Amino acid sequence: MLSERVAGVEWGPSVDRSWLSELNPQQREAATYPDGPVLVIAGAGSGKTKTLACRVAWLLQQGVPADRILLLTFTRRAAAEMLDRASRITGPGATGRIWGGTFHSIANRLLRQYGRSLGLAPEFTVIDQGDAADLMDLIRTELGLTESRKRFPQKGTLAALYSRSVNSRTKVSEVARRHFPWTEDSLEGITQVFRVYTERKRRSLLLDYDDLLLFWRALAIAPGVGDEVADRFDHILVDEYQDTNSIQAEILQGMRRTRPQMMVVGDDAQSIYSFRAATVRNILDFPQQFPGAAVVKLEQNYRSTQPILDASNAVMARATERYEKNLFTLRGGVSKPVLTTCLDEGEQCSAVCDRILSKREEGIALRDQAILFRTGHHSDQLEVELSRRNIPFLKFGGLKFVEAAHVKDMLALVRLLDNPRDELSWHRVLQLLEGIGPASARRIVAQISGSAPATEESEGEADTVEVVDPLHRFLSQPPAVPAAAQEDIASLRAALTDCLEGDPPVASQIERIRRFYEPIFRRLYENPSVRLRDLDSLEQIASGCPSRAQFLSDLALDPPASTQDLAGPPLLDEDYLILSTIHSSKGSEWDAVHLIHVSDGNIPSDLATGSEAEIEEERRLLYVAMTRARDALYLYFPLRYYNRPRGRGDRHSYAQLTRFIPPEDWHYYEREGSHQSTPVDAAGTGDPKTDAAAAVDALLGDLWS
DNA sequence: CATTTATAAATTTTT
DNA sequence: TTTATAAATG
Repeated sequence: MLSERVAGVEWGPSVDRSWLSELNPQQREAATYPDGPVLVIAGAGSGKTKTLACRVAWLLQQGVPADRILLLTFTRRAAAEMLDRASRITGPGATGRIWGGTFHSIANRLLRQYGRSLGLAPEFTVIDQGDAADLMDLIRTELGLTESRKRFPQKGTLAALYSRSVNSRTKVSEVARRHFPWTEDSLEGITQVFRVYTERKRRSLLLDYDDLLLFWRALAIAPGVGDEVADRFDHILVDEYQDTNSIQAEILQGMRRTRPQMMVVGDDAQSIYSFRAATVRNILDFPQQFPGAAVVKLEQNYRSTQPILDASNAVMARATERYEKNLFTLRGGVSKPVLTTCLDEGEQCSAVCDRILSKREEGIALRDQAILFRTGHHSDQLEVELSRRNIPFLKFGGLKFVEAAHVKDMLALVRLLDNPRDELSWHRVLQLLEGIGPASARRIVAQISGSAPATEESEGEADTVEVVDPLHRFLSQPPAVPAAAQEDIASLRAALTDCLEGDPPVASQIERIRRFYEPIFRRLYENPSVRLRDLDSLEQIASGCPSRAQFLSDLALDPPASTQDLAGPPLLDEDYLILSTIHSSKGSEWDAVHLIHVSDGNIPSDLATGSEAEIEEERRLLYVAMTRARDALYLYFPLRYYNRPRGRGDRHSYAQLTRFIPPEDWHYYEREGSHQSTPVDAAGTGDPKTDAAAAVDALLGDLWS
């Protein structure tokens, strides 16, 4: 008899299940769990991706139709990787119709299809947090809040406050008090801005990231259509559950109100997104929120050597609150992680580069090594050094190309064609024209969007106030503009007309828009050559998109994650090093990991030491970084920081090793570098004067830090 | 009055 | 390198 019972499931003789034997018992239990709901607690390196990929393959082999499986991940890249692994088991093509992506991108997809039943027009435009901030800024000036004598919070702060309040479903005043205390004086103005902001979004057919979740939640709990949407999926799988927020948990509850088939996977020790209102409670409360839920724990680490795991576990052992878990590995290994003390950042740069090159000599390719850091700019100086030494690299996290002003300009132009009611884009585009600033832009927008007295009573159509769309009004009734702007506005109108007539392909619309934009671009920016490449990339991306709407949604929801910032010529098959923020490194692993700036003030970040909870999150961040390493882990720590950024000034301050690695834990590491004993008082730089000064300054620093 | 130009200041992590 | 505010210009 060839068929056999595996975790309660009958297997036919024709199905190849050899791949299942590669899983350990817990992984197999998770991958073949009959229905759900089930929570998988997956420690770092415990084969979480493999398990999820196997579950997908298993479901397909069970006969679940691909388009009835929903796989929610943290990034689109993660979804693609998982589906790729699944298709290696099931054969190519089988995973193609699976719904895979982030909560936000799936929301976008569902709302285009079902949004109408919620009163949401399907041609809405998705705006990112930067756009949201810009819109709030616009409203802030309109309301005259900039002229008040008290300083009003910056637009970025406003957007962060708003988003956190929405996602945690907490009152603005409460969020302000706890996380943005300096804004408390302006609360009245802030709530006013938020009120107008929501009105304006609706009127302009804009959805921000938070709206995508809120509307999906509304869709999932709606009486009629909610059933239809929930019934679309036989199985729902969620990765990185520790980094979801309460709205996302409610979405899942709505989506699973009649069916139990759901699996969520996460690790509370790797929760690092509470600034986005993610909450560990989702994991802890899962059994209550989804009655009858089973819990499976994956505790065997397949990634790291024992010494690396020991050091990482020591960091987490000092956490105030954690979910008990016994992570173990069968991988031996004798080399401890190395903790290198450097005199200053320059020495850190050369230490890292030297080590990377010597690892490469040992046979560890650049692509199997990574440099990780807390914030995007921590790698600035290192990037210069890498380029100087001709070490090619690819950087993840930090500034993205969609955030560059010239890219935003181009996108605003495209958006107008797609959604003429998008006031934010109108403002941006109009101010590109010579002689038009905020005031003229506002006047023109009012005129063409119909809120001006120009709106005749709209006869029959009682409930549609805007009969004529602003774009056509802009083209048919040219608004009065200052003399200086005449020429620019004429060329803008010509460009827009060309893009509308005959509905040409997306790429040629972009090309036409670029032809309009380039002269303005050259006038606006000093060194156009570097930025010009970005415009090329935009055209490149557009050429692969079937529609304008898709082009815009893709860029808003899944912006290119890395800078094209290769030190050498960007050859695809070339060996290159990975540079990444710790946040962006989530889910990845490398043979050798180099973690830089492991000092107090960087980890934990000075900006995150406000509350106990924030410090604990920084601790988990360090843990996540350390557990990315398979065979070798290097921590670097510069003693001295120059106060004046890249100035030649001598003023500097002294840092201490991160508080998460106290002296009692130093035995987990191999110590090396300029200072052999303690980071602050040792000799050995060959310059007694410097050392003495270092010791004195550090002593003083202790008194008031 | 609106816009442009000049000057000074600030800068987490991301869908 | 971007962004807020102040002074100068059209």
